Amino acid sequence: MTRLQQTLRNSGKELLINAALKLAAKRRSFLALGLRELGREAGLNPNTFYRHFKSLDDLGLALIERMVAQLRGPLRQQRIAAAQAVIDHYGAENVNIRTRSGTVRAQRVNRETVRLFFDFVVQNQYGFIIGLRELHGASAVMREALRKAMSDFADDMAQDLERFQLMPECDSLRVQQAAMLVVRQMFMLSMDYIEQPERRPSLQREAEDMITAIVLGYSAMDDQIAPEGDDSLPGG
Amino acid sequence: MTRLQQTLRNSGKELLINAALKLAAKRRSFLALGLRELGREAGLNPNTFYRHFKSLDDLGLALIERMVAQLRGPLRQQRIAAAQAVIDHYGAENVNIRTRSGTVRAQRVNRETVRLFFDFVVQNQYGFIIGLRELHGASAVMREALRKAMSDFADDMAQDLERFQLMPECDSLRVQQAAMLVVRQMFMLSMDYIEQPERRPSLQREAEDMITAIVLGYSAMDDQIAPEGDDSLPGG
DNA sequence: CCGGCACGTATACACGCGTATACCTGAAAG
DNA sequence: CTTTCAGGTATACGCGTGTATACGTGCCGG
Repeated sequence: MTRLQQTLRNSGKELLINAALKLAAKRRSFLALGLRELGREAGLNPNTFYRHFKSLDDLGLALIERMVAQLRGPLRQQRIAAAQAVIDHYGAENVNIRTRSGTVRAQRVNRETVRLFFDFVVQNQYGFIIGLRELHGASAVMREALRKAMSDFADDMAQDLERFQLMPECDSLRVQQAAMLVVRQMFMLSMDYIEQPERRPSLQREAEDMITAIVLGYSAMDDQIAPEGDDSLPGG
Repeated sequence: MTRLQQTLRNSGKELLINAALKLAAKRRSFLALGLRELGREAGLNPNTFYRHFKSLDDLGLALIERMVAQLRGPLRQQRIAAAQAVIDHYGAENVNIRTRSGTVRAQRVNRETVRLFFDFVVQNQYGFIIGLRELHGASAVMREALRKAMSDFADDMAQDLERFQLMPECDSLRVQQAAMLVVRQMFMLSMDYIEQPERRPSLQREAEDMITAIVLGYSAMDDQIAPEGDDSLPGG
């Protein structure tokens, strides 16, 4: 096998990453992966691992970066495209999610983004199983990387929420909180989506509704209570 | 040491559970715990494990049941007591969370329940670290048990939301969804609460707001969109 | 053409592991 | 008083592990 062919498809690095994907998803924690086990699955000598990675954490980081690189861009493009399509069709008035039309518009956009996300999930099942596991796993390095990744996704969403003015009454902290909540929940739902194929259609709808409810909820709240601890009971 | 004393405080079973708590929280996955490692930590012979548990899953279940038994009752009592106190003080009108006074009342109740929950979290840090880890871990048995536990907490909350009529416009499915969302999110937040002591006051507030926002959001949503896919855009 | 080097291999060692088997002890039941 | 048995111990075996050391091989810059 020539060097070029190796680089293109079967590089040892790629083989090891794929082996780790397969093994870590089915077995225990990432850090508990055996180098020999890994080498076996990859069809390589155990020691070859060290030619490519310094540690299991190192491999884990590569895995996360690879998935974020694949998902982040397209997800955002999809959201912006869907939002733009809705605006092009119905005009830019009443986009505030607290108006009836704003809610329906949001639902439309959600449908597209949720679909794209879940499609990606089923095509990267192992990655999501591992990601969710390691989000609270033993490897501090992977935990941190995954938090960062989720935070990035949330930043994207928050930016778009502000750009398209869905939550005009809220300051950016609230928008950020809402986005973070959505992202976290979508990641958790991805596990259900993988494990329970028969519930997928209803999960799709539940996810759409959840996003709308969260944005709506945070949006409405700041209207009703003061941003810092207000102890008066205006209605009672 | 007599048999009675053993049963009361230092029973081998208890020693093993505590050892598992300490080790599984710091190390890798629960299933990756070594029986020897465990025996060492508990000050017992490795084989003694089998006198009490059939498998690591078995031990894990014992752990979960123990925590649920400690938390579920008090948490619910606290919520009901706080809700009752608010009603006693301000009357039972305008409890709907979509009214201004309803929101403020909800915030008051949230403050108490969130505080109780987080107090329990800091007093059972190991348990929560393990629980969160195993929620997406390799042990199907523990995953299932943890899901069931969260679902039970959500059921409690949903029942109370209905009893106190905070979401009168919503059908029970929606109430259940909102409660589940809250519970899941509270569990995730517990990790932050443990790991970042300096953020605890702000996490307390964020959690209160999150609960209010979610209940409010789901409550408001059903008013704005039809329960099944409505494709019309009334406002646009 | 040749030296370095990236990638992969082979062998070996010491260690911790799960578990099987047998044994001890003290409480309680008859 | 004797039997039973749950709880705890001791020893031993075979295995998979991480890693250290040394070796092979084909690509590429000089």
